[in-house]
Amino acid sequence: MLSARPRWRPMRSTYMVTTGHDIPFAALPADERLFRQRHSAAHVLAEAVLEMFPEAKYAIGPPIEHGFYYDFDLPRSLTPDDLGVLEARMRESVTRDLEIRGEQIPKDEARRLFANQPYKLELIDDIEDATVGHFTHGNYQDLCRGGHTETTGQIGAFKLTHVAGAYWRGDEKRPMLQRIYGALYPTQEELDAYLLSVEEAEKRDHRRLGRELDLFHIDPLAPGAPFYHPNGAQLYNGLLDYMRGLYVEYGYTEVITPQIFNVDIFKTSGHYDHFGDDMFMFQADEVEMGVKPMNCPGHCQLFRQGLHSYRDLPLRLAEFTRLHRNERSGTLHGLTRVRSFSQDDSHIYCTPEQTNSEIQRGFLMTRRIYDDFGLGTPIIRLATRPEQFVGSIEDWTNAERMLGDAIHHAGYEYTLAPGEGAFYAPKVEFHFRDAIGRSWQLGTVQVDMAMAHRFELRYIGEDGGEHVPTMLHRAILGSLERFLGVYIEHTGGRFPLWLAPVQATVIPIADRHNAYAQKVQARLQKRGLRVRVDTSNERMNAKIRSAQLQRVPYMLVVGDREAEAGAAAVRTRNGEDLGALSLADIAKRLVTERDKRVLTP
RNA sequence: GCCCGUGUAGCUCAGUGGUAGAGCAGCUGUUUCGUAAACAGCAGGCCGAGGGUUCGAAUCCCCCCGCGGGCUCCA
Repeated sequence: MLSARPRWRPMRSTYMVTTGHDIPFAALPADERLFRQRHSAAHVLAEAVLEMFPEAKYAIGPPIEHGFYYDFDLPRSLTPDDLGVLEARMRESVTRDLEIRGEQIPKDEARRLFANQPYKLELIDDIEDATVGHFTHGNYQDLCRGGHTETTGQIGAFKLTHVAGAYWRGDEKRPMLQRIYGALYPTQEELDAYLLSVEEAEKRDHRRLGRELDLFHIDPLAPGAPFYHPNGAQLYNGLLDYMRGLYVEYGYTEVITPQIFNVDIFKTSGHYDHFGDDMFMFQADEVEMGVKPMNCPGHCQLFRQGLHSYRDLPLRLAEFTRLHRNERSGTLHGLTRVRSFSQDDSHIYCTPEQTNSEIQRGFLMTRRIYDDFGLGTPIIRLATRPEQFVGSIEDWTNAERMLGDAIHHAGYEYTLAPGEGAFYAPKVEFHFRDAIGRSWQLGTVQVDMAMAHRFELRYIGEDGGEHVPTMLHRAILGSLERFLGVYIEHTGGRFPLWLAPVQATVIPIADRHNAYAQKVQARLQKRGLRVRVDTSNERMNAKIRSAQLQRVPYMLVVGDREAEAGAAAVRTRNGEDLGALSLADIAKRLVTERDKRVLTP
């Protein structure tokens, strides 16, 4: 249920791409102009690279979100210095303002023109039309579908950002090429704003905040498996407490199943065949054992115990125990891509008649959770039957329709993700857009027609006969690790009070106020609030700064006046000064804010 | 896993063949202060691990390990 980080998405042209310039560049809509600028910039980059390495082989170079890239097969590795040289060369082409011309040519002619370019030849072979697009500017030529600016002078403001490896056609069995990425916007101001936003994003990187706020670390001795420090464990347990509260309300029941199984169970579930490469497996007493990568097999095995009446359904089993997947080392990334994690996982066993309302319930719960965390409206995708699937097409179509209807019934729109379902079930994916505009997948709901059959699950129906239950898989936060990582970045570490590891810091002005500060702390701790006292030998200003940097929601400053009055001067981390309030009022304010799960002080 | 980059004090980083450095954090002392950084002193390192070249290696080479950027986009 984990999904990768958002990638550099390709841009799509909304226009019929043409080799000519029927519509003047300036008359095109803004998004089409940007598409063409980025596309042409890729050509200008390739021109510069071919000039630097006449023997270079060039592959593909599309426009993407924020810019463009181009892939090359080069005689040596590129260095960051090369980027500066290439960029300067590109600017020459811009200054020369060369006309970009395109035409359709027969494939044979294209094969002749690109005789020394194996990647282009392969592309030509794969094109079904009789002719292919051929674009030129100056001495540069490229095989290209089109969608370009009229001249190289129109490509806008750009900057080459980095070099990365990329397999030819994304296939790890094929050659590794060098990909050069560039950022491009119509104006220098927009480019600068984008580059600045990248810097801003780095400041809220959860790996950085994880260290600064002392939340967690990932040790070289356990790659991909977080150590939660006290502050991080507080957050993690805060999520569990929250979900357990909802489970009471929504009729779930929590179970705990083993971490390690005889692999027979994964052969039954299909994970051994479909997921085995991602699992940790080992021998114990000559038996092959596997560490669970998901909870579904265990829950099915649990369901097999005893007989179930239709009266017991729906049975909503929830579990938070840890899961392990042997992700490839190169894909690990902070908390968002890990090998050891847990989910707010649940499997719901119900009758076919109950399926729709159970899906609805999942939507309601999702909505509630998104509201409580301030995640906005869920963005929904429906992922349908992949090429490799189990079960009947009829079941699949049914399940897909059921999910689509449920989404509409819940009042949401969705986009289709054809072929992206799991091998056993179509899935609804819940995404959210964070504070700086990035989209992340969190939870999913899946209607599974296969697993119950594989485990031969049965319940006794009203008719006295045996029936196979429908099985729903659902997680809303998804992986707790991933959720924490995303939420840290979304909030920039400014957690709502109910989640904040430290909810208030008491700041004595001079050390003669320490004793009173501790009284304030004790008073609030009695109300279940997490309060610290800063007794360090620092000036008040330094203590405030320190609490601010830790994103503590409330600072309670106490000096002579407050000690005298039985009060504290309240400052929020937003910099608001609420003046002196009585301890009773402060306790009331914080407890209310906690219980109502207010997002910000 | 693969390509490229990178690893020096808890953190951020200087140091490119000749005696390991700075700021912040830490510790100790002085100061007792009214809403985002008081002052002084002290301590802190197998320069990621292993091997090699060299009179001499943080620095050059090899090999591991970790970390970072990428690797489903189809001209």
